[in-house]
Amino acid sequence: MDFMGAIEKRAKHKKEFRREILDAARDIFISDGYDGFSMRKLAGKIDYSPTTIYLYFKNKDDLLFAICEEFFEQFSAQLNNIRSVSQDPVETLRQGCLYLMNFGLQNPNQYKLIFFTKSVYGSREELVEKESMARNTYLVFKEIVQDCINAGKLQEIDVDVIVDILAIASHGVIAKNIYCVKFSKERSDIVAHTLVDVLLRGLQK
Amino acid sequence: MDFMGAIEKRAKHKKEFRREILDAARDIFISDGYDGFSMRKLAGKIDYSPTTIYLYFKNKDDLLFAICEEFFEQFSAQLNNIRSVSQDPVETLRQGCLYLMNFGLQNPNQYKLIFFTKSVYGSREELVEKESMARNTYLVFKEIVQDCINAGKLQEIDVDVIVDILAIASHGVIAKNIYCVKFSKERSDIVAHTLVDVLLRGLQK
DNA sequence: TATCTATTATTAACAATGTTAACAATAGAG
DNA sequence: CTCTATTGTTAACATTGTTAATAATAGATA
Repeated sequence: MDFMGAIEKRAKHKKEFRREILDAARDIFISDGYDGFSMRKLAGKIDYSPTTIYLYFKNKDDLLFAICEEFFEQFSAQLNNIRSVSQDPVETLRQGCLYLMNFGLQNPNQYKLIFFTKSVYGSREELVEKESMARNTYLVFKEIVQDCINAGKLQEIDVDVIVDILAIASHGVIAKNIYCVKFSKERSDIVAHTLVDVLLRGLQK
Repeated sequence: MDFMGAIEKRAKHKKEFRREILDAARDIFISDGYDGFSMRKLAGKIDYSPTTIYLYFKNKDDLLFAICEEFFEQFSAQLNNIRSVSQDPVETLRQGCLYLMNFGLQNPNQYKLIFFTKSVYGSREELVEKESMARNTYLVFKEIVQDCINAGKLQEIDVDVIVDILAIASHGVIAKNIYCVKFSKERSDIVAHTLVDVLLRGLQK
């Protein structure tokens, strides 16, 4: 691609092109993971030079952050949906945990990026401090736990500790699935369900 | 360092030098983590050229693998020790879980390398299939769980599922600590203890 | 209409990475 | 004394993320 080629590319509007880059980046990211992703590969896919991307995103992390935020949007919406539908708070919590796990199992690369890479969310102060869809999702989850406490269903443990425990456990299942090649989908499901059962059994009065 | 300089370095024996590289590598690794580690940095520290390292280790992963194995040696020994001392099997299991968590919290970089990086243990077929200290440690942990089952203390759940659940949960606590900057030592301890309590409460009959 | 400026693209380059190829020089075996 | 294996080295390659310098157009302004 030379300067003559660039002339034909001038028509696109900023927002549309940003969208296009994002979509291409997500495709690469989903199929090749964090390690397989590179700015040059992305540039090749959208048929632009690598530096062009820097006109639309500050750097690699900024781009990956945008991708993750879109996933959290989806996640947060679904979590809210679960909460509004269900009646029994403990059952809602169970559903929420299972959905969290399932979400991670379905989107390992994004989950990996979000939780197992400091560069994107970690380096940005702290997930909880910065306004983000990731933070929103966390807060919705916390509300679900608080509902259970308000209903007098759980042992008297600090709500934040309970949230951590449940998130951490879900976390672990997904990590196991990501990093253990031989951990099958069926196996993951069994372990996920059993783990949630054990946790809720241990948490309830 | 030129060829003349190399002459003075010829005296060292293979094994000793391998040891020396390993120690230097571990130092860098502990202080700078996986991302901060590089073959060139290591070469600079031991005052040899980068290529020399390749005479003693196949590649970067091979070197990091060796470091991790040494940590597991330590870990496995301590786990065996806990098992031989304690009488009550459930209490042994509790100690084992807490030790696992504590080990991870104390050695975040190694833990990260072992469990959150496919390149070292993951790419080597599978941790469970290959003979390694990591595998030994796993087996000791499994025996502790089996002791509890044999004593009739736990619900009737497959031993491998229980092992996974406990390992996964411990895993999660450590991951949280590694990737959340604001997750303090005190907080980690509270969550770790509460999590183990909840799990054992949920697992027992 | 002519010109100036901001935008959008490019190429070239830098520094860092893991790793390999080619080469040098010694130690020890025959 | 000579040959060979061992143990080093330098130079180079192909990546990576990112920045600097530059070109060319679109749109605003005179």
